[in-house]
Amino acid sequence: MKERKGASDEPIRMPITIEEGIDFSIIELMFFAYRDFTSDPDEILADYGFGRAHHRVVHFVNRLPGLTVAELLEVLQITKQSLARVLKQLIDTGHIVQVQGLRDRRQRELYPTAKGRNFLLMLARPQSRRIHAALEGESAAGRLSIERFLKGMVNPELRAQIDHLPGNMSGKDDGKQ
Amino acid sequence: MKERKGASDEPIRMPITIEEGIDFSIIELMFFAYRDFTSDPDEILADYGFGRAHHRVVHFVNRLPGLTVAELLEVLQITKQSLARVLKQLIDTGHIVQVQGLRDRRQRELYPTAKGRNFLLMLARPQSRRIHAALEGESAAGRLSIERFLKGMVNPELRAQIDHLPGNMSGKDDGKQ
DNA sequence: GAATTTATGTCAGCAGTGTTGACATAAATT
DNA sequence: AATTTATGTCAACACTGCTGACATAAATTC
Repeated sequence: MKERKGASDEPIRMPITIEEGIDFSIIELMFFAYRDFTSDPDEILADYGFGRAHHRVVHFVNRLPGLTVAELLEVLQITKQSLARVLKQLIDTGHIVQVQGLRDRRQRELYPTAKGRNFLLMLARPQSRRIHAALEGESAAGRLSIERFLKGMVNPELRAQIDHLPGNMSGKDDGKQ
Repeated sequence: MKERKGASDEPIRMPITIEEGIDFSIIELMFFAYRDFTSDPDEILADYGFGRAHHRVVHFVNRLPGLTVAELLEVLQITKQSLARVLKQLIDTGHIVQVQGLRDRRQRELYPTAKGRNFLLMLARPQSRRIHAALEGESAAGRLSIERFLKGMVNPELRAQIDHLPGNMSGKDDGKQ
């Protein structure tokens, strides 16, 4: 009763690599890339007493001005309560304003103020610098591959949503020549 | 006193697009891609009472068996206490074992058990499927562009760390022909 | 050999962001 | 008039990050 212990709690000393054809490299690259990608705005946000959730709200309100609360929940895929906290803070601090809907007066259309627009630019600038650096030297074809990949990682049902965001050169997912 | 209100809390109705050359498209693609990329394992983890942090620990212990607690903290860039909670649970549930270091008996080398290895495979399988789908139809050059991009998003100081992970075809970051 | 440093573990408390369920109001729809 | 819809709010909880403090054992230094 030394080797045979019944339970298989023996340490495995071999690294896992391409077991079953799994892309561990890309899995961890996604982790590292996203972590560092969000680290720049996170630092700025912390100075303002905000978090990553505030960035997302400011981002989409600037991208889709006039969207309603329900639409924002749909894009972010979070619950009403999760949004309520951060949205309230952004309204109280004058980054976002609510405008009663014209057709439907129950709706609250969300718009950025000048302050909210500038805030998003401050947050997005370091991310954009990082992206430019990562794309430096890439050919047009390479850039297309990268965008196609990122879009391919998104759940198919939601890709249409992405195509409807402004300035997206959309519909280019089916680059099957 | 209608247009001039002093405070600039007027709603801005224009979407932000390529303002100052900022890549809002890629910024939001990163958000959507990462969110959906993590959603598959998150669901599985929830069934086991675990969270995303457990996945990360199981991942790197399988990738770098025998790494010490300090090394794991270095890779994950979190604090001891953040790790302690999840690591304890993974040890208690028999996914990971600690082995006292040979050279330095203060060190705890971390190894996956068979259970821990199988658990990682279960978590990684749907992610790998998603990655394969997103890479489908990509040329070898396109795949290189994608990996180069993800690596380029990581803070330069940490890229060396990535190269030392197993099965990485590393050092290929400087593809300057 | 004694003092210090290092690797790890643990306790207590806090913050940010996600969750659920319940309930309230006003406006639109039936 | 009754119901549904869009929004807001309250309470409570989970996960994962953080800080600061303190304890132990082993290695290192003086």
